[in-house]
Amino acid sequence: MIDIVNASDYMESVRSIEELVTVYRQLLSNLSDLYFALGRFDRFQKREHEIIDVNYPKEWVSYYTDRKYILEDPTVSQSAQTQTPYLWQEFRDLRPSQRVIFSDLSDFGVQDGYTIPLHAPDGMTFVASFAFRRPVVSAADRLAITALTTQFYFRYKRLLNPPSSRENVLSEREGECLCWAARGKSSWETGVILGITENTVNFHIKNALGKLQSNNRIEGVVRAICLGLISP
Amino acid sequence: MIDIVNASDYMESVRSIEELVTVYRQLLSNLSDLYFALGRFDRFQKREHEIIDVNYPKEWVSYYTDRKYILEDPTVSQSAQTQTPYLWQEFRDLRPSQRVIFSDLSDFGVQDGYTIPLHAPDGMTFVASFAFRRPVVSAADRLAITALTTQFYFRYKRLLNPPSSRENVLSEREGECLCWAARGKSSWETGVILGITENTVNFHIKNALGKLQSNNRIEGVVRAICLGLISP
DNA sequence: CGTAAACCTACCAGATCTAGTAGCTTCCAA
DNA sequence: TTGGAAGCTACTAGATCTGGTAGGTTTACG
Repeated sequence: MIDIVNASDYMESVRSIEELVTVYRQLLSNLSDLYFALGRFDRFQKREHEIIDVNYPKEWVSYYTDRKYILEDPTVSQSAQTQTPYLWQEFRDLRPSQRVIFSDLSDFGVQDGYTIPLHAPDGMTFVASFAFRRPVVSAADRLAITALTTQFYFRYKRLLNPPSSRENVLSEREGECLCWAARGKSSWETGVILGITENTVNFHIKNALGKLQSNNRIEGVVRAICLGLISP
Repeated sequence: MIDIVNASDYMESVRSIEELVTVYRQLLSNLSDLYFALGRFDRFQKREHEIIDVNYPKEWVSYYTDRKYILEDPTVSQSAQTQTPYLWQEFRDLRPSQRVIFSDLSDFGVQDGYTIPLHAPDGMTFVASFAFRRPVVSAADRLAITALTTQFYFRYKRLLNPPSSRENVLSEREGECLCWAARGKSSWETGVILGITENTVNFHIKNALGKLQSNNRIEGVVRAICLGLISP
């Protein structure tokens, strides 16, 4: 069993992502018969996804890669939409091409799995998947993994985007106006919210669009979100 | 001290939000000298925010409400942008109107606080704030609270939106039109790309906006991206 | 002190989007 | 086979946004 509070404390103290991953891997090694895979997706970034750490057997990883299973894997596609952890046995209406993945996995001894998707407001989705080579997974193990993994996520996110590092290309007003636009407000509504005229809101948004090299506010809002300048 | 795994298991078993809140409140009562407030913000909903549970003294709650502190409270405004838990002592550059809240709080014995913001991809932000009436908060307590609260959040979210409820499926054309809009194309340009008239593009986008419950295409695009229905 | 840069405020004409309406096709179940 | 639901195509009037112009304030610097 893992002492979650101690483990979390240990993870809090690390200074780099590499170190964090090492600590996490070591903590999980206390649980037997467990494969894990940590990855992330950045909806608004050029580089669409990144694998953070995996302890699946090499054969499975290359098998998975060769067959391009990532394109069909329901733990990947589901995680974009699912907002809470789920067991793989909860999957319904899988396509045949998706069932194949699980039947292949069972050849590697995997009997069930658990996935934790975590969504950041800047468009990053963090996905942690756990495959169990045992018939029954105790609630205790599942909950320990969840606690450990959310703690990992919080630390990972802080290391990735230090709270201070944020060069504001946009001026305060520009950011505000764009932010309200992203939330569906018209210029007139934003004007009321900010206590300025509709015309002035239009002026600020126009300047923001110039800085973001965007042709209209839709593109500008999407780009500003990409760059982490505003969150919707 | 709280046994997190047992506590989480206990929370998993509840059948309603009321029950969940009761259990959570009871679990937290093991920690002394602690005030908490749980709330949520729904960026894309009509009803913009809801208080889930609070155990602050009645006097403070009415004081806070009367003075409309929620409009200035940095634990509220910060949580929209911060993606990981933070201690109140980390606040920098507070406005005088915000400092007042903390100095008022200290009259109630509060010495430091801790806030956990959790963001769901559907626009909900869940905020849990904890105010401590003691000078030093142990890392153990903080981490236990974090583990407990994320577990609460997962259960809360599942009870709120059962996994099955999802009919936000855009038709093929709707998805295409919205996607080109997200890339900065006007209706006319999209029409040329798809080989249909500008009018038809407008029609599809209008229907997509209806399905996404959005007032204009900016909000619709942001929302569709957040829901993983399109990618820019 | 003067002045330039970076903001913020405001207005307007022409382009674009929103919301309502309508005909046509496909598909499925009564 | 008939009726209805869902989707695609298209049009129009009124609301909103885009891009140009202009003056005022603050800050930093020679």
